[in-house]
Amino acid sequence: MTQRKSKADRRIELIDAARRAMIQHGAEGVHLNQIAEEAGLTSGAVLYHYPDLRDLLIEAHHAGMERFYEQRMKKITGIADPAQKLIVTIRSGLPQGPDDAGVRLLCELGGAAGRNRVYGTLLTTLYDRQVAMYQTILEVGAAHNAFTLAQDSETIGRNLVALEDAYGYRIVARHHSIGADEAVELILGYARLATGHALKLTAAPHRTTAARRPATPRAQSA
Amino acid sequence: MTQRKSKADRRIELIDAARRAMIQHGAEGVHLNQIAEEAGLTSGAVLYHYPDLRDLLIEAHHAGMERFYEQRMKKITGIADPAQKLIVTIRSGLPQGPDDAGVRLLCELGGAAGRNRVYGTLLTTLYDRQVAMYQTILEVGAAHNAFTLAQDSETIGRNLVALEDAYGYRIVARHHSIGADEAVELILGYARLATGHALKLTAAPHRTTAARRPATPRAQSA
DNA sequence: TGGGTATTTGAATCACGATTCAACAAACAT
DNA sequence: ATGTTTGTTGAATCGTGATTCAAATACCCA
Repeated sequence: MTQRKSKADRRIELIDAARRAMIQHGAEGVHLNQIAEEAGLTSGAVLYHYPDLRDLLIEAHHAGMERFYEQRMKKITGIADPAQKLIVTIRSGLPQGPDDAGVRLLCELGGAAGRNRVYGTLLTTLYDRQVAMYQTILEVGAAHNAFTLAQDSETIGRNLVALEDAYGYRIVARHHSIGADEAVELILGYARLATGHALKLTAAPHRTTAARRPATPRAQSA
Repeated sequence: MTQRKSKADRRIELIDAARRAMIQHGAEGVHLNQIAEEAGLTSGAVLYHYPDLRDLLIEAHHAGMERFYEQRMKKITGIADPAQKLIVTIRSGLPQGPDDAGVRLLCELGGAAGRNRVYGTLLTTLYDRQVAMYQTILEVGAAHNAFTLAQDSETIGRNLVALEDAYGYRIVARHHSIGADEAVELILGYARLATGHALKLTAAPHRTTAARRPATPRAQSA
């Protein structure tokens, strides 16, 4: 038998398993057995911890968002220069590639958010938090005279997050000429106009091209 | 018995029924019976025309995109002034409200595009077409000295479509303070910087607020 | 008008995932 | 050690939607 775990530990594992399963099979198309398998358990055990599967899915989405947001924050804390901070923040909001787990999960949610209020709220909340994050960077930069904002920080923040989101979708959909690097450059194009700062890239980009490996062949569903 | 239709006619009806059903139940969560009911037929009849349901779904998505694109084109053809044309184009890319059918369907597709190559290609193609549409408007405007482009037209076009897409998601997810009007203003904020044109709104906006009716209560799925 | 054909129905069947639950076993307490 | 608690299994059952197909019927045409 699989090693027993405390209720709390197992629930955390299940949340993560659900997250992985949803990325593979879709936020709504995912099956109980797929989550169980991902967790190395049987379906009965999953039900023991989450009698209503929807609760698990919501928690998994919530956890995915927290993780996404925390990872971004971790990457930018400690950067003093506002311009560098802005550049790194933009990059951190984009997927590494078409298979980036964090962004994939968020994209899954987009469609469901139109039908399900809980998901809509979840996604909206994340959006607002990211806007606030950008606003802080922008205003600090303006206060330090690094940036000369051409619009109010809310407008710029909203547009920056919007651009990130949209290019995330493009990258996940494997656009042939827009990869993470290209998206960064496109978003920076706007950021330069909005901040009046040259926002020069210094560090080497994480990836160099949009072209990608042929990817692991995997059964398609719908 | 339901009135008989020619194969071609019935297929067109089914494509539209599938489109409606997907908007209600999700691009992937939709069931054969729901499509049949929407078409006023039984499941057997649907299978008679589309032995593989996936073919129908793909055609429905394709049709939805064509319709979306054609509607946009119809709205802007005949507008001579580049600035007005740009403004109307931006508005036409946004949903009327959270229940806008065309955009809802596109949003449904976003998540699936990460898992399904066909859907990814479909969505990518639409994106590129829209970018090209904007590029034309921008370049004509620049040729007429109406616009002074701050970036190359491809960058501006890509960013404009990206912004539209992203605000479409926000509106569909019922963001409390971003409705179609607010989204237009946000996107115009960027467009003004990029074109050097004031892009003043003349016609009354279609809707006046982001606040919406409480909406028809409907059973939630996932 | 009547025969032929294409479309649709509806019931039967199949397939698969969710749900239940008694039995079992790992950890824990004493 | 032994008993108790708690997490897990696995088989049985249930429910739902997909699939099949013979029968019924609407439409077409000679």
